[in-house]
Amino acid sequence: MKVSELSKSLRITPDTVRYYTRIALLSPEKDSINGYNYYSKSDQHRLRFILSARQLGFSVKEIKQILTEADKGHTACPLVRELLQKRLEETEHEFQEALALRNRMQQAMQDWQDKPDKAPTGHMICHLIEGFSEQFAKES
Amino acid sequence: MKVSELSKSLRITPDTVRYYTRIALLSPEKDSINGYNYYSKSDQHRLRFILSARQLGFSVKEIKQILTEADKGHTACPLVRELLQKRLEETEHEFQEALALRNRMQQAMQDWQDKPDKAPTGHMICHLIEGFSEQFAKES
DNA sequence: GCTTGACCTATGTCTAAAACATAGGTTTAT
DNA sequence: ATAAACCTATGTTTTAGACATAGGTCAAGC
Repeated sequence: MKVSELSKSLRITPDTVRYYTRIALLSPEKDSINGYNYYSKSDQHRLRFILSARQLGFSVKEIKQILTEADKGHTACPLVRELLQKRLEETEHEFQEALALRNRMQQAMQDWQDKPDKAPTGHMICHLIEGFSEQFAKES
Repeated sequence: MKVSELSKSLRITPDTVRYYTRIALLSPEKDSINGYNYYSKSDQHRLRFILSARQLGFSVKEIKQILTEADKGHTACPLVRELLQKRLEETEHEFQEALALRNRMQQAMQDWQDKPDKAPTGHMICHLIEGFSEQFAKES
């Protein structure tokens, strides 16, 4: 299977397949005549695995670790559990940040509805932002 | 005020101040003898503005636009409103993604509690990930 | 047989927002 | 005088690809 076929079959771009190939997550057979990469069923399965792991928040580097372990014939499960736990903590944190940011933004949107536009002065660049941030500082 | 003083006063790293200086968001006076950068009260105020805008999710590039507008003496408010609206939509999207990812991860954590570790086989790299992703595909 | 379009390759660059490293100059205190 | 603590500019690193470049290849139609 050539790169486009493979990428179409999993709904990703050829660039992604090439990227994974470049960093040796995939090792297609290389035609010695024309240099084309041919991906086997097994490569396809491996790529599907990579995409599943990405969906669970694993970084490409972590996936590389996991695949390296599995390639040695060892179980990757303990590593996978450990990585997921660590990742989940980080994701929880990022999620909380995203939530807080969204709330700040929404509140700013509302607060600004009744406020006029103003030209900058020596001690004010944009009163919307500066006003919001003052008020926000008081609240928190 | 030298870089360390300024950075300490706003609880950021000197590197951040240097970065903003490098990209010309800040324009301290430069001592022609020793090359040191001296930041005025006005620079401090400007930096505080930058940090407030960052808190509201604006990118450094957007902040540059805003400051450029204000530096010309024009009101930056319409631009700020427009940028916030656009950003909020993006942030809302990212928030939803973060939420969904967190939920997927949490569910995986739970599902895996009762599952054993397994060695890889020809058609299975890590049954935890592959099992979860199969199940997930059915659900959605 | 030749051209054209659609494919393929490898390689390098770009993105964000700093953090970190490097090599060197300066200031301050002892 | 020297050492600690500062300062400078510049380049590199991080992520996960996307995009660009320059070039080779393959299939179809003429």
